[in-house]
Amino acid sequence: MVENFSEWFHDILEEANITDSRYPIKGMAIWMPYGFKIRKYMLEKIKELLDKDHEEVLFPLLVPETELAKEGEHVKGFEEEVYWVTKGGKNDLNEKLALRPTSETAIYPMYALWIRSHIDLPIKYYQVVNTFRYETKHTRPLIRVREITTFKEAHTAHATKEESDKQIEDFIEIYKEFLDSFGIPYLISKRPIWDTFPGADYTMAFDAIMPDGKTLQIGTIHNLGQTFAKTFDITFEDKDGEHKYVYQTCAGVSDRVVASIIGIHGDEKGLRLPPIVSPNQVTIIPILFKKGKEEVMSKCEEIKNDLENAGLRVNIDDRDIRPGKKFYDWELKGTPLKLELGPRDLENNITIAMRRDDGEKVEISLDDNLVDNVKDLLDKYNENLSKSAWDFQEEHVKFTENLDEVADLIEAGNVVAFNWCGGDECGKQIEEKTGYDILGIHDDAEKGAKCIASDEDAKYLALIAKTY
RNA sequence: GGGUCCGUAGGGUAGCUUGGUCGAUCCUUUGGGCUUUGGGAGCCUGAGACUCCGGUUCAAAUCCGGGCGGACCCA
Repeated sequence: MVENFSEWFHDILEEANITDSRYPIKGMAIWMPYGFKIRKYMLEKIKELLDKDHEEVLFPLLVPETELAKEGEHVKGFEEEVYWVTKGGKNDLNEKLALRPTSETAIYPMYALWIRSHIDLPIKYYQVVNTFRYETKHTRPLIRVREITTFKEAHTAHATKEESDKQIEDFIEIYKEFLDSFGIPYLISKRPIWDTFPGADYTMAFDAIMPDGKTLQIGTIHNLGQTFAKTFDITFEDKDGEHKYVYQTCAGVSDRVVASIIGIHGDEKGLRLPPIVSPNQVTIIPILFKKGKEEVMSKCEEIKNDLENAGLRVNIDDRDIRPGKKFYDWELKGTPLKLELGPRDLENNITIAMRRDDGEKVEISLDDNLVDNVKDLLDKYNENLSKSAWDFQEEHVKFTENLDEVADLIEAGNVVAFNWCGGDECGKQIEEKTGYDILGIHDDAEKGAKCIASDEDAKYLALIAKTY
């Protein structure tokens, strides 16, 4: 494990050409080419999953103050961190315009116009946009930013409560598949009432445990009930001719998914990227001497073509530097598989493959099975990456029945599971006493279990942790 | 929300306490050349910095105030 995660994370972002945080505005950074590619492949995956029954749209960045202010709870949740546009050139605007902190209040007035009949439902739109939040706590690249550059937000409206509840389940399945594709482990919980999305009935969240033991919220799903429907007057005429309010949900993931991929899989040598998001899945490193240069290079090209024809992303590092330097570079950048090819290998008709996860070198014959062998190694690499990440999570969720033990367990880098009665007052007290945040309800409690803090019977198995 | 600390080439640093010797140290990075190439090579020769604004002073990287940026702690 990485010793000082915070420092490691900060350094790797720049060393591996992910982001540059030196842009002179706090909490805003540049996506550099290598990081941008990782982000692109991450987005392709979520879009692929959503496009099965959602449609992508794009709303304007600016939200009029009157709309943003309509939903009381919602405004309260965001008013401290909204950026405002107040001028057009030298003139004051007659209405302040907010840079969206999230898009409910931009989208729902339009839903009110679009939805007339039950035939229009359900409506399932999503967009990928940047959102702005004036974070007052210290910012951290990709994790706590003032411009969330990659915010995938889905917004659905349904005729019945049952349908909207089903939609929550669907989102959970989609996010599971999404995160599974990167081998990112997650803890799913229902957020406590005081940590519910402003305006929502309840919030389901995906948290990942980072190497330092802090949890990172990487996905949220909100059941909005009819709150926003009533505020924005989103009604439809049902089969029976009655006008009814819709039931709504929304769900988001962001840049933080990239942060979790980097943080969770990385090691002291650098990144270890899941093949699905790795800009290069195979990197070929030619070992060149003056003699036999052309032969080696042309064989490398040939291998590259074969692998590319099989759908893999491949690069050849033909820089005029020593091979050792290239090995270190690509280990830093987390390319899953390196293929080393020199004159000696050419004679033996082999290439030496090295996996980024365990560093093991194996000889692969340069025959017709090359492509299959490479794919096989990538699959094994992918499985191992995922498995060790899930093992890490399992080892770092500790159950206790002793409230006094909670803080120590968390300090030692764990997330703590505990039995809880579910009472608000009780929950607040647990947070106060331990100094940490209840993530939420993870599961039902076992029969006969007692709440860790009150005398009540426990209803739930809940999670508490140090959070980002 | 309250507090502590920090800001010197692209990155990491020395110098700051006690202002002058700074024409600013070292490592890394980087341009050119030679030589090398199976795990970060070597040599030669170049390039590159005192966060910004104001103040004190004969003199500011160094002292003072503020802005911007960053790290951490507490609630």
